[in-house]
Order: sequence, then structure tokens, then C-alpha cells
Amino acid sequence: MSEPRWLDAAQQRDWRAYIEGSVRLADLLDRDLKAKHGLATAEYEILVRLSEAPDRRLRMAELAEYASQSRSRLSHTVARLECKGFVARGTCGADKRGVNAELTEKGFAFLEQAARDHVATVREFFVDVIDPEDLEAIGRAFSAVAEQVGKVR
Amino acid sequence: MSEPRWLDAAQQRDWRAYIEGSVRLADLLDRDLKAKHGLATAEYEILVRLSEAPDRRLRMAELAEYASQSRSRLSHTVARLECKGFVARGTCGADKRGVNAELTEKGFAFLEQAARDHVATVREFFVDVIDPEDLEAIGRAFSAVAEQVGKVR
DNA sequence: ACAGAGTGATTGAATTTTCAACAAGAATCC
DNA sequence: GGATTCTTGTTGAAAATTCAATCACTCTGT
Repeated sequence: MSEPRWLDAAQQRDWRAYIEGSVRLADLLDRDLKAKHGLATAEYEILVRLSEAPDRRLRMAELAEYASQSRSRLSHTVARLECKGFVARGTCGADKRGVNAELTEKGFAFLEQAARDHVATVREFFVDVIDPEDLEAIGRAFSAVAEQVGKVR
Repeated sequence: MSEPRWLDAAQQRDWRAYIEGSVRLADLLDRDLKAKHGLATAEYEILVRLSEAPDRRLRMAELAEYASQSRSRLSHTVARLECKGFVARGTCGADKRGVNAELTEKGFAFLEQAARDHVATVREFFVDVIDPEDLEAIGRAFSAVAEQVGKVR
């Protein structure tokens, strides 16, 4: 157990390819979104999650979970989005500690535009350059990874 | 062309699984490395690249390329690593503008320790939870992604 | 040789993210 | 009921990253 099992050559190759590809892709998507719509990926992600929630509204803790962000980070980020008028915060009836974040009309309209471009870019640099079977493999693999990571947290 | 081609249900599922899984994994690896060795992934990555270079030394621009970081970011990061005594900067003979970053003995010794733990964690949360064939698919896919991203940059 | 354009690396300020408290409300236990 | 503990969300300072400007050097063309 204390003896480290190194990765074999193929595993190492695949792992590195993943690291490099994913970092570059994330970088590109971020720049693309920022250049075209002035939004960071993390902010975009928040709008997406809200747009899919019932009443386009979620409690901060849930939103943090869905967007894979820390609560602290979410607080700051939502504050910024609130300044831009894309999100509004309101108190949550049942639990007086709770805060609801809600996507505004303006935020929704904005998201519709941004999502088009974003999807096109995701296609161009991810979906369309990957063999469909490999894409399925990625779905399977990263679901397993997310689950495994979830166990420990 | 201006008509957006949305992702079909399966593509969307796979893309989202990837986003969630990769963000959580990156997060976990970062925390793990920071907790056990006080280093961020980006810093670790730099040490790795240096350790593999001839004479454990690389010019800043090359290092930036290998580590998928901007030059500015690299300057700051290397400055930090230099403070810790893991990296030393020296001028580059041929081109007087150039700067070589070199892994120190201390940096190398440190890396040996950190790499063990890191590989173990990568195994536990990535390699070992993924079907070997799916891992190969990931390697293929992200190589293609990296190439595609490289075309435009 | 030399002006102009391009490259390599750094810097400091602005922005973003993390980290460590903190405050207020809910839940638990006796 | 009241003390204790846990959860939710925010805050400000510290750390990291991005952005724009800058400086020094090299290359190119004439």
C-alpha cells in the first residue's frame, strides 16, 4: 500500500493527454465566452443552472453544489452577477437563513444569446472532434470520477 | 451556420458529466496536493516539466508552453517557487533575453515525495475507477481536442 | 549599419479565488 | 426551555490569476 504503483506508459500517456487537452479547452472556452459576452465560465455556469431550476430560482447552497463552487466563491460571484442585473437575491420563506438566487428576465435573455455561441464552440472544439463512441466513454468515465470524488467529500 | 445545432440528449449528458467530473477532480487534486505538500497543481506541474527536461532546465517560454500557462502567470509562479527554493533562474547563454528555469536539488527531492502521493490520488479517483478501454478513449479524444485548440491559438 | 518589427520575460494594478472568521437561524439533546 | 452544536450564507483579507504596459534584446529588410 505504501509502495506506489506507478502508471504504465499507456496510462501515463492518456492521463497527460487528458490534462493538456482539458486545460487548453477550458482556457479556450473561457476566453471565448469572455471575449464575446464578457462573462467567465463560472458565471455562465451559474446562469445555466438557474435557468433550469423551477422558477429559475435556487438556494445558494444548492446552486453552489450544482455549479461545483464553494459557497464563498458563489457569494462573490453572485454579487457580481447581481451588479450586472442578471441575478436577483431574495430571502427564502421557510428557512430564514436561506437566500434564493433568481435569474432575472435580463439574465435569461442574455443567456439565450450566450448559450448559442457557447454550444457552437463546444461543438467545434470538443463534440465534433471526438468519435461518438469515445464521447460516450468520456460520459461514463467522468460520471464514475464524479461519484468517486463525491464519496470522500 | 448561424442556425445553432444543439447537442442531442446523449451528447449533452456526456458533456455535462465531463464538466462536472473534471471540475471536481481538479478541485480534489488541488486540495490534496495543497494539504499534503503545500503546493498548487499549477506549481506541481511546473516542477514535473522541469524534472523531465534535459539538465532539468527549460526556458521560460518553453516551460509556459509545456505547462499550458501564460507567460505572465508563469513569471509569477516561478517567482514563488524560487522563494521556496525549488527552482532557480539563470540567464540563457545564446539569447540574452532568455531566462532558464532550473529545478534545484531541493526541488527535485521535494517532487519525488509529492509525486508518489499525487500518482496515488490520480489512481484512486481517476485511473482506477475508469474502464481501461474508456481511458484509451479519453486519451484519443483529448489529444484531438488539444490539437484542435492548438490550431486556432 | 540601422530603423522597424517581432520576441522573451517581467512588472504592477485590477480582478478573481481562496481562506479563515463570523453572525444568525435551525436542529438536537438533556 | 435552554445550552450546545450544526448549517447557511456573507465578509474582508490574503493569495493567485489576468490584463496591459514596458523593457531589453533579436531579427529582417534595405
